[in-house]
Amino acid sequence: MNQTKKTSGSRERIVETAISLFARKGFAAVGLRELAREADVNLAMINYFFGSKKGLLKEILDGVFSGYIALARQHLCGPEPPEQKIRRFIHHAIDYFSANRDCLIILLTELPHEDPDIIEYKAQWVKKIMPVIQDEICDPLKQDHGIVISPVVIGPLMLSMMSSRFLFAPMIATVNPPGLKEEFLDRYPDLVADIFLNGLNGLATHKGERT
Amino acid sequence: MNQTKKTSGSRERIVETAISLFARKGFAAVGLRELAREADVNLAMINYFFGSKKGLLKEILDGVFSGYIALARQHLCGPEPPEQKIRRFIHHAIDYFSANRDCLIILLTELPHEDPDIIEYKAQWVKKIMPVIQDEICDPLKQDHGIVISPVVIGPLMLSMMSSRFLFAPMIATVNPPGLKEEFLDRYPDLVADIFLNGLNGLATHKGERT
Amino acid sequence: MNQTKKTSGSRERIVETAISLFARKGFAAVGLRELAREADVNLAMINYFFGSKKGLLKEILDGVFSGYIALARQHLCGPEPPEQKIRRFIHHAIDYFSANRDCLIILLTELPHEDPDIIEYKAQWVKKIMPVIQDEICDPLKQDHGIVISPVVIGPLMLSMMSSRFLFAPMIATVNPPGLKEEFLDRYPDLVADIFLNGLNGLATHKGERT
Amino acid sequence: MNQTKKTSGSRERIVETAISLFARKGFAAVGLRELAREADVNLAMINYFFGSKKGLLKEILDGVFSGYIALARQHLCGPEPPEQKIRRFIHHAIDYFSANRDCLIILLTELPHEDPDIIEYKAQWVKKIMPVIQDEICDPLKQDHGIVISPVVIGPLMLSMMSSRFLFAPMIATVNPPGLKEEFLDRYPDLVADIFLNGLNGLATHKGERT
DNA sequence: CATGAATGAGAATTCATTCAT
DNA sequence: AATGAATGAATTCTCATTCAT
Repeated sequence: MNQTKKTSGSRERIVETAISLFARKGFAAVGLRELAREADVNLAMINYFFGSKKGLLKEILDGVFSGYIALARQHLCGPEPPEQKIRRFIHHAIDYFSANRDCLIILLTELPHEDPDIIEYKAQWVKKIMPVIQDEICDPLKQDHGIVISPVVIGPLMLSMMSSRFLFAPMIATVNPPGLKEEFLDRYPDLVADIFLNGLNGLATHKGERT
Repeated sequence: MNQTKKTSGSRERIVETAISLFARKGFAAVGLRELAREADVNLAMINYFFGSKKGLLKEILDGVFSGYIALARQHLCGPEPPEQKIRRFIHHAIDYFSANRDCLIILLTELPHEDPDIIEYKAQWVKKIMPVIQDEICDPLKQDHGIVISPVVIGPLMLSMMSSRFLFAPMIATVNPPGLKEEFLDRYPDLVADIFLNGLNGLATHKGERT
Repeated sequence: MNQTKKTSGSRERIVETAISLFARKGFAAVGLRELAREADVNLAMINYFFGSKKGLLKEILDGVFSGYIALARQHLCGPEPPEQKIRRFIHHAIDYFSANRDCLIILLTELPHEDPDIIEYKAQWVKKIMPVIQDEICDPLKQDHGIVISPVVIGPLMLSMMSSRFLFAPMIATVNPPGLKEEFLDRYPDLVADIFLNGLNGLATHKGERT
Repeated sequence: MNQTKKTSGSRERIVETAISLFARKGFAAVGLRELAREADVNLAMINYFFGSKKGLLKEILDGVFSGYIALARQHLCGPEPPEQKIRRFIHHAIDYFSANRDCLIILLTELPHEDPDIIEYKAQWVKKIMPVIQDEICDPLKQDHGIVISPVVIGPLMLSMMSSRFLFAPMIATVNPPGLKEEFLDRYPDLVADIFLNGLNGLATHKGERT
């Protein structure tokens, strides 16, 4: 049946449109009317499928979170030397964010808000990521270089570094000739990886000097 | 007159309350009624003083932006060696963000949104910061180490690194024992400065190796 | 087949749940979604079985009305002296309301509302009750004591007196020690019958005094 | 200014229209849109004045309750013999209900519903009425005639008897020639008072016969 | 019988803003 | 400078109902 195309696609269309709108205007600034119109869906379907506007947000956040964790588990765990794993993870994570930059922006801009409904939900995901960072980054860092650093510091720092491009993208676009942008885009994952890894190495080297 | 106490403080009280609320719930999620109630101010005063809700946001953003630029001009410009200036700037900037973390969160979470009224306003500030970063960071980097990097890449990266602590603070609070937090807080500015500077140095050292 | 258990009970479960919910929250305040959930029934089944929400209400009202009329015909008609028949009817009616207090509450709270769909439906039942009251109460009252009173006055008055306990039950529950309640419950039918019958007798006795 | 007529009358017009609509269709069945339209008032004014739809209901109920209690305190208390006071109270109460029959219907139809917001609110009023009934009706009944009866029984019973006319009015209207109605209307207060008082007297007289 | 999807209208409430006082 | 009333549009969400499967 050809009606299936439009009919059964409703749920997906809502999610896709929501991701785009939430990223561009912010979750709270997007009305369900606008969302329904853009997604070409009846207004009531949003609540029908997701229960509430926040339910839709949670489903979107679920996607980014689980994708990010999957990458961390896939590339950060394993027998290779930590430096190599971290570099590979940064490359794949930035690729992932490039492909899902709207989701990343939603994640980053909704993270700091203290919505009681969402705040404990976000904590669940943090608790899943932290052990991986502890085991694969912090512990080797301590054993190999004697550097003691908490995963709740290094985790956000990594994510911040990787996402800085995307977080500031709309502002960069207003100030920069678009041609130059592409050139740096290719070098960006290596740049982040270099600075992060060299930075950690430097920490080890100069460790005693400043204490 | 003793009414002056309450009266003349209205404007300030609105701004302070707005900063707190916008940071905790997001600009769009805060209603002017709620704001007026918390600030103990008549609803109509907000539009009277700031013209509109967005006018209030702009005034708040003005504060952070100008403070950040002032710090950049104060500590990044001068005759000292770049590394020393950057380290000092990072320290002062993080101190500044610690004292104004709510403003920083508002800045970071509203930055990515494509509100046409705000987007060109934000561009003004970016255009003011970029030359400083170009002159004091990118140019020396090119002259001393032959590293070519755009200020629109390094500027956001620095800001991201410095603010990662604050951006993720609500999530960290849910997962971390609060005692440990203070210990890292003192080391945080040095950690960021070390990683950033060592990272850039490493860029120079290993430059040829990966080309 | 064991599915029959759940399946074939649907209709009854809807009615029972509806009676409970309508009584506790009021007909208009109950949503079909809530009803379907509580009855563990698919939402569409309600309209399937009863045509509409009002159809369900009518079926419920049918139950109470017909039960009440049956009692009136059974206990009010007959060769015994009127006083004895009325007393017996009051006892049985109050017993009936005790066993179906939710239905009674629905009846009493929906009665006064001027819903055009329901109003003529209710009139049908009134027209069935009135002749019984006319013949068995009003006519004897006139013949025996010379008291002229309309069934549309005495009918509602009887029903009001018998149902006062149930109509005010939720309020009484909030104010009264529950222990005392049971004691009066047993005496309640006699109390109502006594007051009503003695009241009518008194009417006859003092008839001339106050004219 | 002649605009004052419409402007400053908004609040009153809302209340009056609400009383009429709530009585005719039931509180939950009336939408604020409809109410605003009929009252010729902006939709938002209802929430502006009363906070919520329930706030409006509470204000209406406040009116009936306080009026009823005032009558009870005025006519039930005093040095006259109980029978005389009760008869006078019944007359005035029925007059009051005649003049505010819509309010009475709202009261009676919303009373039995277990809305958690309203239920404790209603309890407050019950607690105010009960002592009056206890002191002025139940206590004399016990002292003079040895009849023990709880105010939570006699209070609702009185109210039920007095309001039966109004509760069933829409149904009576459908079945009765309207001409006859007026004739009984005049006799109604005396009828209720007679039945109630003679009923109580009868209780005392025949007390021992049925125990 | 039973169900999940879908719908348009309407629910109550809140929005930012204006304006006369 | 400050306020209370007022507004029209928008908010999120639920409504009873229909229908293809």
